[in-house]
Amino acid sequence: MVARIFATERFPNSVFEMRRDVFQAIADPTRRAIILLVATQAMTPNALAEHFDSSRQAISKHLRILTECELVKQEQSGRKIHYHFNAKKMKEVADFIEPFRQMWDTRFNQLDNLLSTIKTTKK
Amino acid sequence: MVARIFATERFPNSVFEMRRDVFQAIADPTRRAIILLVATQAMTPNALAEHFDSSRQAISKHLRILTECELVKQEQSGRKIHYHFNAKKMKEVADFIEPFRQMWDTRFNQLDNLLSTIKTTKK
DNA sequence: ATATTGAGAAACCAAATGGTTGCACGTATA
DNA sequence: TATACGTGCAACCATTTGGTTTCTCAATAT
Repeated sequence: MVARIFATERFPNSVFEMRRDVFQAIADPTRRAIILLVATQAMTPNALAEHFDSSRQAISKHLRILTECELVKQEQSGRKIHYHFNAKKMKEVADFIEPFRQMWDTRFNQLDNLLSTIKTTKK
Repeated sequence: MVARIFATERFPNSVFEMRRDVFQAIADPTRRAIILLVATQAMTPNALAEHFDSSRQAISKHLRILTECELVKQEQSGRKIHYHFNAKKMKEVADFIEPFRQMWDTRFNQLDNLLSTIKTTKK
């Protein structure tokens, strides 16, 4: 549905490369696990698949999605493809979350406590 | 499928309240918009629905998902229900992202530049 | 030169998703 | 008391998702 925006009747799919959303990409637990693995060390699809129950092709599909939203980049060497993590793209998620940080951050809670203590003392 | 873990044959759905995943919840752009609205000010479903094209019931379903994963909390007053944001749950996402922060943070890139400058100078 | 290997593409499938409309029900209001 | 309002739920539907199996193809190994 997000992809629909980029597709037209003449180019239903292939040309306007379906751009994925980072949020949609990290929604899947397998993909998050892949990200964690790849962030530590660039890996091939085969190597990655060994860490999961599902087939290599299934992992390949996850990698496609991660590549489309640029959370991961390919580096070809011979017939092998090493996937490595692209941290910059993760910043998009961080940017969304950042405004909420102060709402849960303990430092702010401590500030609240401090303020109420002052209040009480003054009273 | 994540929910499947919590469901059994005897209790296919209702009893084992389908616990949603925060990541899955923020995957949808409408839900992210709802979060942003609700974070500023607690709102009722009707009030929220005015900000979107889709029906009130559709928004209600989104609110159900957000409630199930505790990103949002209900506060009933008469026949109205005010939904307000629960920042703590968002921390789960922040915790996932945090390890990657240093990889995109410009301060670290600057450090990299500095280090390579030193290297060059020494040479 | 031939066999094997790494990897993506295609076709298919069951389940999940996001939307709709219609309905039920408790709470406010005339 | 009767009516309008605010909300959630159920049933339905089209599309998307995540998985599988089979196939192709280029790169390596024998």
